[in-house]
Amino acid sequence: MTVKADMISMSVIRRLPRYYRFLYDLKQNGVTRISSHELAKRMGLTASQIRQDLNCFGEFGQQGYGYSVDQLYDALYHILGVSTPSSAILLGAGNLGRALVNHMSFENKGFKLVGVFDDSDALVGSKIHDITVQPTTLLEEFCKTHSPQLAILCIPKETAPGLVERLRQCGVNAFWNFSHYDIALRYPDALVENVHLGDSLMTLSYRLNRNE
Amino acid sequence: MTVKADMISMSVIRRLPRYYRFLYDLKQNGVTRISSHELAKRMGLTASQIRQDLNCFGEFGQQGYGYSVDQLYDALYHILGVSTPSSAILLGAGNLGRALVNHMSFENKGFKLVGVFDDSDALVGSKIHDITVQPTTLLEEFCKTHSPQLAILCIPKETAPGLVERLRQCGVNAFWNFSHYDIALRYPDALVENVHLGDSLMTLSYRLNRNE
DNA sequence: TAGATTGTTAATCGATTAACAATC
DNA sequence: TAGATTGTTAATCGATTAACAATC
Repeated sequence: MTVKADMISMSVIRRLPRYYRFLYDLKQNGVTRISSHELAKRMGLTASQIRQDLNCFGEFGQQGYGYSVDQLYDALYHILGVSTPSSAILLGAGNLGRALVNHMSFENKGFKLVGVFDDSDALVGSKIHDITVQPTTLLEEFCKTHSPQLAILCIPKETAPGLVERLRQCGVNAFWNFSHYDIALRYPDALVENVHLGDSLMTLSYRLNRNE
Repeated sequence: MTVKADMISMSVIRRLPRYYRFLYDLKQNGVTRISSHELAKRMGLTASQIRQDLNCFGEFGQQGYGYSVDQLYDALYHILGVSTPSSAILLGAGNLGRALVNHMSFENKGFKLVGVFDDSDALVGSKIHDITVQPTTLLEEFCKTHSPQLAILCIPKETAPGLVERLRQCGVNAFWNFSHYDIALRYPDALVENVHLGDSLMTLSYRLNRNE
């Protein structure tokens, strides 16, 4: 893959997985080529935006023809890093943590889950998706051996600051953060993706109330 | 609360729950007044943005003093609709659906969960958070009685189109959508909040690979 | 070839930041 | 009162859309 610009805006990056999903569906439906105009219609975007977005990463289309679905899908597969999985660990194996692991395929998203940590006696020793839950005391030891690149944080806000500091010491720099602890404020260089489910739900509450 | 503009941009709306959380923390810590400058420092925003955002909804500050934490928190409590809960139903009581219900407080986010639906024999009849799981065949009957305002979709993509159409027929217009079915494309007037956990994770895969 | 569609530059639109008079 | 900080207008920045020459 050819990358043209060094700095791609988050607005563009956030659209990539959706392109990837739509192209997968097109492939499944036997569509082999598609124009930016047709893809735009199907995705509810403008053709301009699609061409601008894709051209951040290379020239995938052909004048007069459009884009090869297979080729574009494959390009995104590499761009999104699905072809080179990073290792991830889960911190906190409560309801949410377990649901995440059971619910989705990490492999298809560029990650491999290699460890699960929790301090609850009820959970330590149990298996989640073939991985045995370990006590958090073993975190440093585990990281020395496995060097995980991502930490998935499904822990309470209070536990987070101490744990994130330990993870940083272990060389973990990327966080999929479901807690309300604001990692980016304390570690500006960390790669952080916050998932604030409560905030997301509240925007619906706002809009429901505002609409009436 | 005084609303100045009719149309508030989603950029602003998405910041409101975070303001609400930070103000809650300030309250807990006994802080009674705060300037836009100080709040900006704590949240990693600019003071300008905070004042612009808040002024979409009214004039909550006082020149020379700043904002009363209590008063501003209370304003957001009303603006976000926490004071007037809407009723919600959960469709799909699998791993993710159950985790959501057990993990978070709907009441604190402006909703009350009134029904849970699933078609799995193993789940129908079981209780989730004091609510008995019903088969989806009872959806229409239930909606006639309870008129839920929000549907939480924790169902596979394939099941979604039929179910969303039925929900619309039942008068449900707001969706907290964890499925990959694109509701907004088919129903442009619906209130939709998508939570695409896989997409969110993939942005981290992209950034991890790009960073090296 | 002619029609279609790209890649890319220019124009527009919207969101963020800066500046400052008003005022507590 | 003087200092601080707001609400708001103006300036800037970034993202989206439109336009079009290049070309398959």
